Amino acid sequence: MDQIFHALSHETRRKILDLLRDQPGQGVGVLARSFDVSRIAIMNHLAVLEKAGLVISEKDGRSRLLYLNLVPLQMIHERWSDEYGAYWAGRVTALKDLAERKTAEGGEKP
Amino acid sequence: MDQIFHALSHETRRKILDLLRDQPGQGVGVLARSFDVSRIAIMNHLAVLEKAGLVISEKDGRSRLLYLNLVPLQMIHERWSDEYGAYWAGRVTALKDLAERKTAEGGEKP
DNA sequence: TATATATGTAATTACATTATTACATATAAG
DNA sequence: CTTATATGTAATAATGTAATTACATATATA
Repeated sequence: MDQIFHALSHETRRKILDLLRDQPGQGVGVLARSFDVSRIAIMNHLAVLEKAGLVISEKDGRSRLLYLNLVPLQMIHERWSDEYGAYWAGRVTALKDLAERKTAEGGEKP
Repeated sequence: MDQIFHALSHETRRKILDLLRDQPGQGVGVLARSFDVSRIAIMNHLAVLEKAGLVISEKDGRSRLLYLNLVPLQMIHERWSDEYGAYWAGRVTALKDLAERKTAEGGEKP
């Protein structure tokens, strides 16, 4: 769980997931050319994503083909539906009040 | 986005969200007693959660009352439904094959 | 007012993350 | 076989995280 959220907490890694969704089976080098950091940096990000199970790779000759794996995201998505779904319907209005009071702060001490 | 996922990437912070869901309006000290790290550590975690918008707080006398705010989670939940919903239905079977091949690895070089 | 309670701030420390450059290995093509 | 291509590994530096202890501020209550 830590690993999944940590993997998602970096813009570059989320962009990698997007690119692999749109064009599955890219190699490491090709993918890296979509960014302006080094290939090694991208490889480190890929290692983080693979440990989190969000990316799967397959060796093909001298290339390593990369694929997005959405199963961990599905898991979280479903879990949130279960754990917070009811709560979202009910509680949110009460909290919205507080949130709005907070947002409106900044001109109330005359 | 980075902030939200980073906030969620620590077990202690996820547990704080759970506790605030189950018992909203707790003060910092009371909350901290549910953990075996220092109150200061919990305050740091709370700062991370507040920056991410996942926790809202309200001063009440000498206490600071804490509330869970699920709006950021809802946002992500809905965004995933939009961006990956169709993909989940279609692509997953193809990727499951690769994932299963990967999982089955570890006894195939005789 | 004095005191206990609740929260906030500062300084410090250990460790993790993110990126870099330089070098090493593996494979395809000429 | 030699060369170019694709990926992998090592060492290193800058920055960020997570935790601690010690001290400071604010507020309720005896």
